[in-house]
Amino acid sequence: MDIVTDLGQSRLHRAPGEPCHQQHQRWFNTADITVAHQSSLLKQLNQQRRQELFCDCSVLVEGQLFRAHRNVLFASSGYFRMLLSQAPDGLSDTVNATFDVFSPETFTVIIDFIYSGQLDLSRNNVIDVMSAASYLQMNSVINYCKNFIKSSLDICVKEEESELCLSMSETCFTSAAGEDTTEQQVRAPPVSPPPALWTRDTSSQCTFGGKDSDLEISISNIKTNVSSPVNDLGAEAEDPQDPLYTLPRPERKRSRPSKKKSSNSHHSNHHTDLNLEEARAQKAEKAEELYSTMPSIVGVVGQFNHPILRYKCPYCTHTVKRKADLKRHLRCHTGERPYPCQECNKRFTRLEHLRSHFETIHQARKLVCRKCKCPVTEETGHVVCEGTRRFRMCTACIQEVGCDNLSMDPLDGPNDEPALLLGVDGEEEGESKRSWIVNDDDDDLAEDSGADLIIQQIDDSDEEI
DNA sequence: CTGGGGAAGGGGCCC
DNA sequence: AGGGCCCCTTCCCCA
Repeated sequence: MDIVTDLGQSRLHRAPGEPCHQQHQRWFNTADITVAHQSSLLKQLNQQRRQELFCDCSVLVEGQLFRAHRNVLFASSGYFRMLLSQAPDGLSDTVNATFDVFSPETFTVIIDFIYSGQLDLSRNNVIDVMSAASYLQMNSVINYCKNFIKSSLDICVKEEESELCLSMSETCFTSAAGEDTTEQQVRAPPVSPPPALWTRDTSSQCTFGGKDSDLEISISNIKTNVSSPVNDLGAEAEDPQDPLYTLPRPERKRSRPSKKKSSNSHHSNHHTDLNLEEARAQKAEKAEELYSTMPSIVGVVGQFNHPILRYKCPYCTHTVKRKADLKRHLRCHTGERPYPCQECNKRFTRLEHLRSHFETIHQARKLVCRKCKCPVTEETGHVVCEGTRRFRMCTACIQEVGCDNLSMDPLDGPNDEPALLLGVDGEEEGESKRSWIVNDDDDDLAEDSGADLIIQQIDDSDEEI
Protein backbone atom coordinates (compact mmCIF):
# COMPACT_ATOMS: atom_id res chain seq x y z
CA MET A 1 0.00 0.00 0.00
CA ASP A 2 1.43 3.36 -0.99
CA ILE A 3 0.86 5.96 1.65
CA VAL A 4 2.57 9.29 1.72
CA THR A 5 2.40 10.77 5.13
CA ASP A 6 4.49 13.88 4.59
CA LEU A 7 2.37 16.57 3.07
CA GLY A 8 3.84 17.97 -0.06
CA GLN A 9 6.48 15.28 -0.36
CA SER A 10 6.31 12.52 -2.88
CA ARG A 11 7.94 9.26 -2.08
CA LEU A 12 8.18 6.02 -3.91
CA HIS A 13 7.26 2.94 -2.01
CA ARG A 14 8.49 -0.14 -3.78
CA ALA A 15 6.58 -3.29 -3.26
CA PRO A 16 8.72 -6.11 -1.83
CA GLY A 17 10.46 -8.07 -4.54
CA GLU A 18 9.51 -5.64 -7.21
CA PRO A 19 12.10 -5.41 -10.04
CA CYS A 20 14.02 -2.18 -10.28
CA HIS A 21 13.21 -1.49 -13.88
CA GLN A 22 9.56 -1.41 -12.96
CA GLN A 23 10.28 1.13 -10.28
CA HIS A 24 10.88 3.93 -12.73
CA GLN A 25 7.68 3.19 -14.49
CA ARG A 26 5.88 3.13 -11.20
CA TRP A 27 7.60 6.31 -10.05
CA PHE A 28 5.88 8.52 -12.54
CA ASN A 29 2.58 6.84 -12.06
CA THR A 30 2.83 6.85 -8.31
CA ALA A 31 3.98 10.44 -8.18
CA ASP A 32 0.98 11.55 -10.17
CA ILE A 33 -1.32 9.45 -8.10
CA THR A 34 0.31 10.65 -4.93
CA VAL A 35 -0.16 14.28 -5.78
CA ALA A 36 -3.72 13.68 -6.76
CA HIS A 37 -4.28 11.70 -3.62
CA GLN A 38 -2.77 14.36 -1.41
CA SER A 39 -4.85 17.00 -3.03
CA SER A 40 -7.98 14.97 -2.72
CA LEU A 41 -7.25 14.05 0.87
CA LEU A 42 -6.57 17.63 1.82
CA LYS A 43 -9.76 18.75 0.16
CA GLN A 44 -11.66 16.08 2.03
CA LEU A 45 -10.17 17.15 5.31
CA ASN A 46 -10.87 20.77 4.59
CA GLN A 47 -14.44 19.91 3.73
CA GLN A 48 -14.77 18.00 6.94
CA ARG A 49 -13.40 20.94 8.84
CA ARG A 50 -15.84 23.34 7.25
CA GLN A 51 -18.70 20.98 7.98
CA GLU A 52 -17.26 20.37 11.46
CA LEU A 53 -17.15 16.66 10.80
CA PHE A 54 -14.93 14.57 13.07
CA CYS A 55 -13.41 17.73 14.50
CA ASP A 56 -11.81 16.85 17.82
CA CYS A 57 -10.06 20.09 18.58
CA SER A 58 -11.18 23.63 19.23
CA VAL A 59 -9.05 26.70 18.91
CA LEU A 60 -10.34 29.88 20.46
CA VAL A 61 -8.79 33.03 19.06
CA GLU A 62 -9.99 36.19 20.72
CA GLY A 63 -13.39 34.68 21.23
CA GLN A 64 -13.75 33.21 17.78
CA LEU A 65 -13.98 29.44 17.69
CA PHE A 66 -12.18 27.38 15.07
CA ARG A 67 -12.91 23.70 14.82
CA ALA A 68 -10.20 21.47 13.49
CA HIS A 69 -8.71 18.01 13.54
CA ARG A 70 -6.17 17.32 16.16
CA ASN A 71 -3.99 15.14 13.97
CA VAL A 72 -3.88 17.78 11.23
CA LEU A 73 -2.83 20.50 13.67
CA PHE A 74 -0.34 18.12 15.23
CA ALA A 75 1.24 17.42 11.85
CA SER A 76 1.37 21.07 10.84
CA SER A 77 2.54 23.02 13.84
CA GLY A 78 5.30 22.52 16.35
CA TYR A 79 3.29 24.48 18.87
CA PHE A 80 0.28 22.23 18.52
CA ARG A 81 2.55 19.25 18.58
CA MET A 82 3.80 20.34 21.96
CA LEU A 83 0.36 21.36 23.14
CA LEU A 84 -1.35 18.18 22.06
CA SER A 85 1.36 15.90 23.27
CA GLN A 86 0.96 17.43 26.71
CA ALA A 87 -2.78 17.00 26.65
CA PRO A 88 -4.20 14.36 28.97
CA ASP A 89 -4.45 10.88 27.59
CA GLY A 90 -7.64 9.70 26.04
CA LEU A 91 -7.95 10.20 22.33
CA SER A 92 -11.67 10.65 22.52
CA ASP A 93 -11.32 13.76 24.61
CA THR A 94 -11.56 17.05 22.83
CA VAL A 95 -8.68 19.46 23.13
CA ASN A 96 -9.07 23.18 23.48
CA ALA A 97 -6.54 25.90 22.75
CA THR A 98 -6.93 29.61 23.34
CA PHE A 99 -4.88 32.39 21.81
CA ASP A 100 -4.73 36.07 22.51
CA VAL A 101 -1.53 36.74 20.67
CA PHE A 102 -2.92 36.96 17.18
CA SER A 103 -6.21 37.83 15.58
CA PRO A 104 -8.89 35.48 14.24
CA GLU A 105 -8.22 36.86 10.77
CA THR A 106 -4.59 35.88 11.05
CA PHE A 107 -5.44 32.44 12.30
CA THR A 108 -7.90 32.04 9.44
CA VAL A 109 -5.03 32.47 7.01
CA ILE A 110 -2.96 29.98 8.96
CA ILE A 111 -5.62 27.33 9.23
CA ASP A 112 -6.61 27.76 5.61
CA PHE A 113 -3.02 27.09 4.72
CA ILE A 114 -2.93 24.04 6.93
CA TYR A 115 -5.96 22.59 5.20
CA SER A 116 -5.30 23.75 1.66
CA GLY A 117 -1.60 24.43 1.27
CA GLN A 118 -2.44 27.89 0.04
CA LEU A 119 -1.24 30.90 1.99
CA ASP A 120 -3.33 33.98 1.51
CA LEU A 121 -0.62 36.57 2.05
CA SER A 122 -0.94 40.24 1.47
CA ARG A 123 1.12 43.28 2.29
CA ASN A 124 -1.22 43.99 5.15
CA ASN A 125 -1.22 40.62 6.84
CA VAL A 126 2.22 39.19 6.13
CA ILE A 127 3.77 40.37 9.39
CA ASP A 128 0.86 39.15 11.46
CA VAL A 129 0.87 35.81 9.69
CA MET A 130 4.61 35.49 10.10
CA SER A 131 4.36 36.33 13.78
CA ALA A 132 1.60 33.80 14.29
CA ALA A 133 3.50 31.19 12.28
CA SER A 134 6.57 31.82 14.35
CA TYR A 135 4.53 31.47 17.49
CA LEU A 136 2.95 28.28 16.19
CA GLN A 137 6.34 27.04 15.02
CA MET A 138 5.37 26.58 11.39
CA ASN A 139 8.64 26.99 9.58
CA SER A 140 7.24 26.54 6.11
CA VAL A 141 4.85 29.45 6.63
CA ILE A 142 7.64 31.56 8.06
CA ASN A 143 9.72 30.86 5.00
CA TYR A 144 6.85 31.74 2.68
CA CYS A 145 6.38 34.99 4.57
CA LYS A 146 10.07 35.74 4.42
CA ASN A 147 10.14 35.19 0.71
CA PHE A 148 7.03 37.28 0.31
CA ILE A 149 8.55 40.14 2.26
CA LYS A 150 11.84 39.74 0.46
CA SER A 151 10.21 39.93 -2.91
CA SER A 152 8.22 42.94 -1.76
CA LEU A 153 11.40 44.56 -0.59
CA ASP A 154 13.14 43.86 -3.86
CA ILE A 155 10.53 46.02 -5.48
CA CYS A 156 10.05 48.60 -2.78
CA VAL A 157 13.63 49.07 -1.76
CA LYS A 158 14.71 49.93 -5.25
CA GLU A 159 12.03 52.56 -5.39
CA GLU A 160 12.85 53.99 -2.03
CA GLU A 161 16.54 53.24 -1.98
CA SER A 162 17.94 56.72 -2.31
CA GLU A 163 15.51 58.24 0.14
CA LEU A 164 16.00 55.40 2.58
CA CYS A 165 19.78 55.73 2.56
CA LEU A 166 19.43 59.38 3.28
CA SER A 167 16.99 58.65 6.05
CA MET A 168 19.25 56.01 7.60
CA SER A 169 22.27 58.23 7.55
CA GLU A 170 20.28 60.90 9.30
CA THR A 171 18.75 58.69 11.91
CA CYS A 172 21.84 56.65 12.64
CA PHE A 173 24.43 59.31 12.98
CA THR A 174 22.73 62.42 14.19
CA SER A 175 21.88 61.23 17.66
CA ALA A 176 24.93 61.62 19.82
CA ALA A 177 23.23 60.84 23.10
CA GLY A 178 21.66 57.66 21.78
CA GLU A 179 18.24 58.94 22.61
CA ASP A 180 17.01 58.44 19.13
CA THR A 181 14.94 55.32 19.24
CA THR A 182 15.18 54.97 15.50
CA GLU A 183 18.77 53.99 15.80
CA GLN A 184 17.92 51.18 18.13
CA GLN A 185 15.24 50.15 15.72
CA VAL A 186 17.70 49.89 12.90
CA ARG A 187 20.08 47.90 15.00
CA ALA A 188 17.22 45.65 16.05
CA PRO A 189 18.67 44.03 19.16
CA PRO A 190 18.19 40.36 18.51
CA VAL A 191 17.90 39.19 22.04
CA SER A 192 14.16 38.92 21.96
CA PRO A 193 12.52 37.90 18.75
CA PRO A 194 9.34 36.93 20.50
CA PRO A 195 8.39 40.42 21.68
CA ALA A 196 8.25 41.57 18.12
CA LEU A 197 6.26 38.51 17.34
CA TRP A 198 3.91 39.01 20.21
CA THR A 199 3.23 42.57 19.32
CA ARG A 200 0.43 42.48 16.89
CA ASP A 201 0.28 46.23 16.67
CA THR A 202 3.31 46.48 14.46
CA SER A 203 2.57 50.07 13.73
CA SER A 204 4.28 50.88 16.98
CA GLN A 205 7.53 49.81 15.39
CA CYS A 206 7.24 52.13 12.43
CA THR A 207 9.99 54.42 13.49
CA PHE A 208 12.51 53.62 10.86
CA GLY A 209 12.50 57.03 9.42
CA GLY A 210 11.27 56.40 5.92
CA LYS A 211 7.87 57.37 4.75
CA ASP A 212 6.57 53.96 3.79
CA SER A 213 5.52 52.44 7.04
CA ASP A 214 4.89 49.00 5.59
CA LEU A 215 8.38 48.87 4.30
CA GLU A 216 9.82 49.81 7.63
CA ILE A 217 7.82 47.22 9.50
CA SER A 218 9.12 44.65 7.10
CA ILE A 219 12.69 45.62 7.63
CA SER A 220 12.36 45.59 11.36
CA ASN A 221 10.71 42.23 11.46
CA ILE A 222 12.84 40.63 8.82
CA LYS A 223 15.90 41.50 10.76
CA THR A 224 14.39 40.12 13.90
CA ASN A 225 13.16 36.93 12.39
CA VAL A 226 15.80 36.15 9.85
CA SER A 227 18.59 36.68 12.28
CA SER A 228 16.90 34.40 14.74
CA PRO A 229 15.34 31.61 12.80
CA VAL A 230 13.11 29.39 14.82
CA ASN A 231 13.80 25.72 14.69
CA ASP A 232 11.31 22.98 15.11
CA LEU A 233 11.40 23.28 18.83
CA GLY A 234 11.02 26.98 18.76
CA ALA A 235 14.51 27.79 19.93
CA GLU A 236 16.20 30.45 17.91
CA ALA A 237 19.63 30.10 16.44
CA GLU A 238 22.42 31.89 18.19
CA ASP A 239 24.20 34.80 16.75
CA PRO A 240 27.84 34.63 17.72
CA GLN A 241 28.25 38.26 16.85
CA ASP A 242 25.69 39.30 19.38
CA PRO A 243 27.29 40.33 22.65
CA LEU A 244 24.14 39.40 24.48
CA TYR A 245 24.48 35.81 23.41
CA THR A 246 27.81 35.54 25.13
CA LEU A 247 26.04 35.20 28.41
CA PRO A 248 24.90 31.93 29.83
CA ARG A 249 22.03 30.16 28.22
CA PRO A 250 20.47 26.96 29.44
CA GLU A 251 21.40 24.93 26.39
CA ARG A 252 24.98 26.15 26.61
CA LYS A 253 27.65 24.68 28.74
CA ARG A 254 27.50 26.56 31.97
CA SER A 255 30.20 29.12 32.29
CA ARG A 256 31.59 28.94 35.74
CA PRO A 257 34.04 31.64 36.59
CA SER A 258 37.27 29.81 37.14
CA LYS A 259 39.67 31.13 39.73
CA LYS A 260 41.97 32.41 37.02
CA LYS A 261 39.13 34.10 35.26
CA SER A 262 37.85 35.55 38.46
CA SER A 263 41.12 37.13 39.32
CA ASN A 264 41.54 38.45 35.83
CA SER A 265 38.12 39.95 35.82
CA HIS A 266 39.22 42.50 38.34
CA HIS A 267 41.86 43.71 35.95
CA SER A 268 39.80 43.72 32.78
CA ASN A 269 40.17 46.85 30.78
CA HIS A 270 37.80 49.73 30.86
CA HIS A 271 36.36 49.08 27.43
CA THR A 272 35.40 45.54 28.31
CA ASP A 273 33.69 46.78 31.43
CA LEU A 274 31.82 49.35 29.46
CA ASN A 275 30.76 46.77 26.90
CA LEU A 276 29.63 44.44 29.62
CA GLU A 277 27.68 47.19 31.29
CA GLU A 278 26.16 48.14 28.00
CA ALA A 279 25.23 44.57 27.21
CA ARG A 280 23.85 44.17 30.70
CA ALA A 281 21.75 47.29 30.39
CA GLN A 282 20.49 46.18 27.01
CA LYS A 283 19.66 42.80 28.40
CA ALA A 284 17.72 44.26 31.27
CA GLU A 285 15.92 46.56 28.89
CA LYS A 286 15.02 43.76 26.52
CA ALA A 287 13.99 41.55 29.39
CA GLU A 288 11.72 44.28 30.66
CA GLU A 289 10.26 44.65 27.20
CA LEU A 290 9.83 40.92 27.01
CA TYR A 291 7.98 40.81 30.30
CA SER A 292 5.78 43.74 29.45
CA THR A 293 4.73 42.20 26.16
CA MET A 294 4.13 38.77 27.56
CA PRO A 295 0.73 37.49 26.53
CA SER A 296 -1.80 37.15 29.31
CA ILE A 297 -2.84 33.68 28.25
CA VAL A 298 -0.86 31.57 25.91
CA GLY A 299 -2.74 28.39 25.75
CA VAL A 300 -5.23 26.09 27.36
CA VAL A 301 -4.61 22.40 27.40
CA GLY A 302 -7.11 19.87 28.51
CA GLN A 303 -10.73 19.06 28.24
CA PHE A 304 -13.52 21.57 27.96
CA ASN A 305 -14.69 20.94 31.48
CA HIS A 306 -11.24 20.95 33.02
CA PRO A 307 -8.98 23.27 31.12
CA ILE A 308 -5.39 23.54 32.32
CA LEU A 309 -3.82 26.94 31.83
CA ARG A 310 -0.23 26.84 30.70
CA TYR A 311 2.14 29.64 29.86
CA LYS A 312 4.48 28.70 27.06
CA CYS A 313 8.02 29.97 26.76
CA PRO A 314 8.45 31.64 23.38
CA TYR A 315 12.05 30.44 23.20
CA CYS A 316 11.61 26.78 24.00
CA THR A 317 8.94 24.19 24.52
CA HIS A 318 8.81 24.69 28.25
CA THR A 319 5.43 25.53 29.73
CA VAL A 320 4.63 26.69 33.23
CA LYS A 321 1.52 27.14 35.27
CA ARG A 322 2.10 30.73 36.36
CA LYS A 323 3.07 33.85 34.53
CA ALA A 324 5.55 34.67 37.27
CA ASP A 325 7.25 31.35 36.70
CA LEU A 326 7.47 32.11 33.02
CA LYS A 327 9.03 35.46 33.82
CA ARG A 328 11.55 33.73 36.01
CA HIS A 329 12.20 31.11 33.36
CA LEU A 330 12.70 33.75 30.66
CA ARG A 331 15.75 35.03 32.50
CA CYS A 332 17.62 31.92 31.46
CA HIS A 333 16.97 32.92 27.84
CA THR A 334 17.44 36.65 28.11
CA GLY A 335 20.58 36.26 30.18
CA GLU A 336 19.27 38.86 32.58
CA ARG A 337 20.99 38.61 35.97
CA PRO A 338 19.60 41.37 38.13
CA TYR A 339 21.14 40.28 41.41
CA PRO A 340 24.86 41.02 41.71
CA CYS A 341 26.97 39.83 44.58
CA GLN A 342 28.55 42.82 46.31
CA GLU A 343 31.58 40.77 47.25
CA CYS A 344 32.64 39.13 44.03
CA ASN A 345 30.43 40.87 41.46
CA LYS A 346 29.05 37.57 40.29
CA ARG A 347 25.50 38.01 39.09
CA PHE A 348 22.50 35.79 39.63
CA THR A 349 19.11 35.35 38.10
CA ARG A 350 17.41 34.98 41.45
CA LEU A 351 17.66 36.64 44.79
CA GLU A 352 17.61 33.28 46.55
CA HIS A 353 20.59 32.13 44.51
CA LEU A 354 22.47 35.28 45.43
CA ARG A 355 21.60 34.77 49.06
CA SER A 356 22.66 31.17 48.97
CA HIS A 357 25.87 32.10 47.22
CA PHE A 358 26.65 34.91 49.66
CA GLU A 359 25.94 32.87 52.74
CA THR A 360 27.90 29.90 51.51
CA ILE A 361 30.84 31.63 49.89
CA HIS A 362 31.26 34.90 51.76
CA GLN A 363 29.65 34.37 55.14
CA ALA A 364 30.78 30.87 55.99
CA ARG A 365 27.29 29.99 57.10
CA LYS A 366 27.98 26.32 56.89
CA LEU A 367 28.86 25.22 60.37
CA VAL A 368 31.10 22.41 59.27
CA CYS A 369 34.84 22.21 58.85
CA ARG A 370 35.84 22.66 55.24
CA LYS A 371 38.51 20.03 55.59
CA CYS A 372 37.19 17.25 57.80
CA LYS A 373 33.47 18.09 57.51
CA CYS A 374 32.98 17.84 61.25
CA PRO A 375 30.62 20.30 62.96
CA VAL A 376 32.31 23.53 64.00
CA THR A 377 31.26 25.71 66.90
CA GLU A 378 32.79 28.94 68.18
CA GLU A 379 34.81 26.88 70.63
CA THR A 380 36.03 24.30 68.17
CA GLY A 381 36.90 26.33 65.10
CA HIS A 382 37.43 29.57 63.21
CA VAL A 383 36.28 31.29 60.08
CA VAL A 384 38.99 31.17 57.46
CA CYS A 385 39.13 33.74 54.71
CA GLU A 386 40.50 32.98 51.29
CA GLY A 387 40.21 36.11 49.24
CA THR A 388 36.54 36.97 49.34
CA ARG A 389 35.64 33.42 50.21
CA ARG A 390 35.07 32.35 53.75
CA PHE A 391 34.67 28.96 55.28
CA ARG A 392 35.05 27.32 58.62
CA MET A 393 37.77 25.04 59.85
CA CYS A 394 38.03 23.20 63.10
CA THR A 395 40.98 23.94 65.35
CA ALA A 396 42.49 20.55 64.66
CA CYS A 397 42.49 21.09 60.91
CA ILE A 398 43.89 24.59 61.29
CA GLN A 399 46.74 23.20 63.34
CA GLU A 400 47.20 20.45 60.80
CA VAL A 401 47.44 22.95 57.98
CA GLY A 402 49.76 24.96 60.11
CA CYS A 403 49.41 28.47 61.47
CA ASP A 404 52.22 29.61 59.19
CA ASN A 405 49.98 29.11 56.23
CA LEU A 406 47.23 31.13 57.81
CA SER A 407 47.14 34.77 58.65
CA MET A 408 44.85 36.91 60.70
CA ASP A 409 42.22 38.97 58.95
CA PRO A 410 43.67 42.47 58.56
CA LEU A 411 40.12 43.81 58.50
CA ASP A 412 39.48 42.42 61.91
CA GLY A 413 38.26 45.39 63.84
CA PRO A 414 35.28 46.81 65.60
CA ASN A 415 33.90 48.75 62.63
CA ASP A 416 35.05 47.27 59.38
CA GLU A 417 35.51 43.66 60.25
CA PRO A 418 33.77 41.30 57.86
CA ALA A 419 32.11 39.56 60.76
CA LEU A 420 29.69 42.43 60.67
CA LEU A 421 28.25 40.86 57.58
CA LEU A 422 27.15 37.98 59.70
CA GLY A 423 24.68 40.25 61.42
CA VAL A 424 24.28 41.36 64.98
CA ASP A 425 22.77 39.32 67.73
CA GLY A 426 19.23 40.27 68.41
CA GLU A 427 18.97 42.20 65.19
CA GLU A 428 15.68 41.94 63.47
CA GLU A 429 15.46 39.79 60.38
CA GLY A 430 15.27 42.64 57.92
CA GLU A 431 18.51 44.10 59.14
CA SER A 432 20.15 40.75 58.97
CA LYS A 433 19.03 40.28 55.38
CA ARG A 434 20.22 43.69 54.36
CA SER A 435 23.70 42.88 55.51
CA TRP A 436 24.37 40.62 52.56
CA ILE A 437 22.53 42.67 50.00
CA VAL A 438 23.95 46.12 50.52
CA ASN A 439 27.55 46.46 51.44
CA ASP A 440 28.90 49.16 49.19
CA ASP A 441 31.42 50.36 51.71
CA ASP A 442 33.16 47.05 51.77
CA ASP A 443 34.97 47.41 48.51
CA ASP A 444 38.33 46.65 50.01
CA LEU A 445 36.94 43.36 51.14
CA ALA A 446 36.17 42.38 47.60
CA GLU A 447 39.80 42.60 46.68
CA ASP A 448 42.22 39.90 47.50
CA SER A 449 44.25 41.55 50.15
CA GLY A 450 47.28 39.43 49.53
CA ALA A 451 46.65 36.91 52.24
CA ASP A 452 45.42 33.64 50.88
CA LEU A 453 44.04 32.42 54.10
CA ILE A 454 42.75 34.55 56.90
CA ILE A 455 41.35 33.41 60.19
CA GLN A 456 38.93 35.34 62.24
CA GLN A 457 37.10 34.65 65.43
CA ILE A 458 33.67 33.18 65.00
CA ASP A 459 30.67 35.14 66.08
CA ASP A 460 27.94 32.54 66.07
CA SER A 461 25.59 34.56 68.15
CA ASP A 462 23.17 35.22 65.32
CA GLU A 463 23.52 32.03 63.42
CA GLU A 464 20.90 29.43 63.15
CA ILE A 465 21.72 25.78 63.12
C1' DC B 1 40.46 8.39 34.35
C1' DT B 2 37.05 8.45 37.83
C1' DG B 3 34.19 9.36 41.67
C1' DG B 4 32.81 12.58 45.29
C1' DG B 5 31.68 17.03 46.87
C1' DG B 6 30.62 21.86 46.26
C1' DA B 7 28.45 25.44 43.78
C1' DA B 8 25.26 27.03 40.59
C1' DG B 9 21.07 26.85 38.02
C1' DG B 10 16.37 25.69 37.17
C1' DG B 11 11.49 23.85 38.13
C1' DG B 12 7.50 23.15 41.17
C1' DC B 13 4.94 24.91 44.52
C1' DC B 14 3.60 27.20 48.89
C1' DC B 15 2.92 31.52 51.48
C1' DA C 1 2.86 38.77 41.82
C1' DG C 2 6.85 38.29 44.34
C1' DG C 3 9.54 35.91 47.71
C1' DG C 4 11.06 31.87 49.45
C1' DC C 5 11.81 26.94 50.10
C1' DC C 6 12.76 22.40 48.51
C1' DC C 7 14.45 19.34 45.31
C1' DC C 8 16.91 17.86 41.40
C1' DT C 9 20.38 18.22 37.74
C1' DT C 10 24.56 19.84 35.81
C1' DC C 11 29.12 21.35 35.89
C1' DC C 12 33.62 22.01 37.85
C1' DC C 13 37.33 20.97 40.86
C1' DC C 14 40.12 17.95 43.28
C1' DA C 15 41.87 13.84 45.38
